[in-house]
Amino acid sequence: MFSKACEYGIKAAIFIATKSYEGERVSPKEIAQEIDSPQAFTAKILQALVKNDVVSSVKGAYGGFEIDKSQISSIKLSQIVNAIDGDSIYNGCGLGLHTCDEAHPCPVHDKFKAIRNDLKLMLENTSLEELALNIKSGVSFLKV
Amino acid sequence: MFSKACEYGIKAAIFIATKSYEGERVSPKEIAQEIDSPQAFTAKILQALVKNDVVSSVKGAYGGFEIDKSQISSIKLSQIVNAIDGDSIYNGCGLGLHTCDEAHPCPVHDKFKAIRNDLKLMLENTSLEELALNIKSGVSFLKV
DNA sequence: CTTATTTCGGATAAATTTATCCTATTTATA
DNA sequence: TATAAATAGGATAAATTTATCCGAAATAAG
Repeated sequence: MFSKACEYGIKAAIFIATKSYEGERVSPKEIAQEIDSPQAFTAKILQALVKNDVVSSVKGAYGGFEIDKSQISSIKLSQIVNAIDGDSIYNGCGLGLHTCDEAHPCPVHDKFKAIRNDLKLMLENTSLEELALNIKSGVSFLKV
Repeated sequence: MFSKACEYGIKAAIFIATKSYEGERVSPKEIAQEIDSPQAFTAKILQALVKNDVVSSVKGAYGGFEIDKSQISSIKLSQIVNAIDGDSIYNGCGLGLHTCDEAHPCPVHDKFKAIRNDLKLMLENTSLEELALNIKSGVSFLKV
């Protein structure tokens, strides 16, 4: 469904959010441990999230990654996915046709339309806040 | 969503079905032309479909690939996807956790559950027949 | 039986994704 | 200002997916 990079990116953003609630910045090392991902690769993905204004970074001593507490509720899953995988998951053709629309549909166009729209709505309506709060309360998990 | 191999496999199966209705066998070359795919790679994917009893092949002169006319209606999209990509699309965890279930859910487990189940049902309820008939009638397209 | 045709299957190559390593740059603090 | 700590980013490597090539095996027809 998502690329490995995107999976890591989503989990990293959630973890950073949980720590940001407590006013703490985190390092790629700590993130990688908490989400069970390769550290250097995760650091690369964090750069993409920084460029796309999902997380912010502070260089130098006592630096690290954080998310403005007041923004956690307005960041949507779709922003994270878009920053890493683009919008092909819900905008591209299910069978890879270059043009696939009502006028020139691929064989599964109609069948996929509803599912992909549901996926899109879900990503756009799911906030980083609810995902982070569920981690903090122990309702869901970032690894194993 | 699907791998390239799976996209080619689905389109190939549909094209073979349309030709099988007319009692014609087709070659990898013709298939690749009709679905706009690399020929040798498509041939490899056809082998997987043969092994999984989605299509049957006849070696030697006047051979080619075909699908028993009487079976086209009972072949489901899920069989084709399963033969090539396995069941990870709707059975694996959306964030790549090794174990992800009600007792130990990933952060998006509940959000994904409905969507992935819809996808599963759609694949299991869509027959090769309806896809092939839509191609034959010009309602949908295999390339461009 | 020979030949032409066709799928099968192994070896290999190219492209992309995933992952690692190392240096440069930035910054807080002593 | 010097130092230590941290992200940024380029170069490279490993793994996987995508794609190509070629000979072997099978088969219909002459």
